Amino acid sequence: MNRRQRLILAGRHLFAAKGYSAAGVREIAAEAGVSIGLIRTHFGSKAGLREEIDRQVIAQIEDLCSRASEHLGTEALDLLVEDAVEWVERERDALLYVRAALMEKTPGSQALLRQLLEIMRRFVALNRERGLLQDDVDEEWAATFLVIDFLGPAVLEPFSEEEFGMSMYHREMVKRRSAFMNRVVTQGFMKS
Amino acid sequence: MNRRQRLILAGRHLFAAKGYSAAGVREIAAEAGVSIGLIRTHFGSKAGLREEIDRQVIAQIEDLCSRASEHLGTEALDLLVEDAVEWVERERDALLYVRAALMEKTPGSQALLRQLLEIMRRFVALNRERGLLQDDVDEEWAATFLVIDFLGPAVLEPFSEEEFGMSMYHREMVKRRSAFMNRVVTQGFMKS
DNA sequence: TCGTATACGATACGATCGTATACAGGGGCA
DNA sequence: TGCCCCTGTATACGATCGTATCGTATACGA
Repeated sequence: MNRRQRLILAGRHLFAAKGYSAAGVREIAAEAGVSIGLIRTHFGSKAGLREEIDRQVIAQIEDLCSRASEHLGTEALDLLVEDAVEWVERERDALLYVRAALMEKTPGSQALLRQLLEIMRRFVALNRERGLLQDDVDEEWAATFLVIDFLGPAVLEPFSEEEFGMSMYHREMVKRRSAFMNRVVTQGFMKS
Repeated sequence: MNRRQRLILAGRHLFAAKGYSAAGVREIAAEAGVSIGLIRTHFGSKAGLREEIDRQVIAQIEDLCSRASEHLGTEALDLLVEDAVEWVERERDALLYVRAALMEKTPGSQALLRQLLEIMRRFVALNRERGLLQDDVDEEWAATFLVIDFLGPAVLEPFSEEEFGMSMYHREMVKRRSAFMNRVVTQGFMKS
């Protein structure tokens, strides 16, 4: 892997772990195994590095989004969910970067959130078209709900080990959680 | 208000708005209208100031929690929700501070999250005792779900104006949201 | 009224921040 | 071979960070 990409991955990791302000350029360069000057050479500045990271992460999510749109059959929904779960497992750093990026309002983080909303709006619309949506559902809030639900575990992840005894993305955790969420979206958990 | 408390409020506001690392002690002192030295005098250090803010915010949430426990009648649930909504409206800065605090793992932020979980566990247990819970509900995940749902709007708040045209805590937004959430917890929004 | 502790402000200090500059190797092309 | 751009490193620079120090004002008990 070339040094430019090494810098991007190191930056993504450190921004995700400590936040943009707390992660220094020297630390990033050290983790990437290159010298500080390269950040300026390739990205102009620390902010430029963040913008490039934003671009790559947004591209990943866009990819996730467009792949689901390609399959316009009955299996589109399952594919979308499957893709998303697989992506979270494979690119945990990217997800944790999204978490960190949303902590401060930048053009990049706004775009990230918009992408997520777009995916979820599409998901809700697909469900409606397939007749899987209940009547009179506030679709905009349904999409927002799904975004919150997608980001929630990432937000809690750093505390998960101490609070629940395991990672939010541990297999058992994912299983319990998806069982609960399946129940919630189809029938809720409280009597009316 | 004495200068010590002014520093606490200014710190809470700036930590919430820009994050702990990005908010400087000079900036905090300026917003409080005092000199930098006072932070050291009263709290020892910037980290000490954060700890004091954590203590105060945790105390607020504890207060919220214990007030609900006092009313052990049928109206306990409504009172808890009412109190929480009123608190969010009155102390928006505190809520946004919780949001920011959860971005980095410190003893204070861990305690904050634990408090929130405790409130929600109690809420779920109260519902069960009153027979309002459906059968075979995973109560631990229900509480976690409620925490995520409580924090979600705070996480999205900085982007809300641009994405939805108004604040997450605008009256109309709150109304639509609580209508949707009521529906979700009692019957979901998708057919099974 | 005096002594002392506390509250507070101004400023200095060392470290670290992000950025700028100077320079070294290494292919591609005339 | 000579020139040049590109990638890369090492180091210097100015700003700003959190913290420490010192001087002064104010309040309070003897």
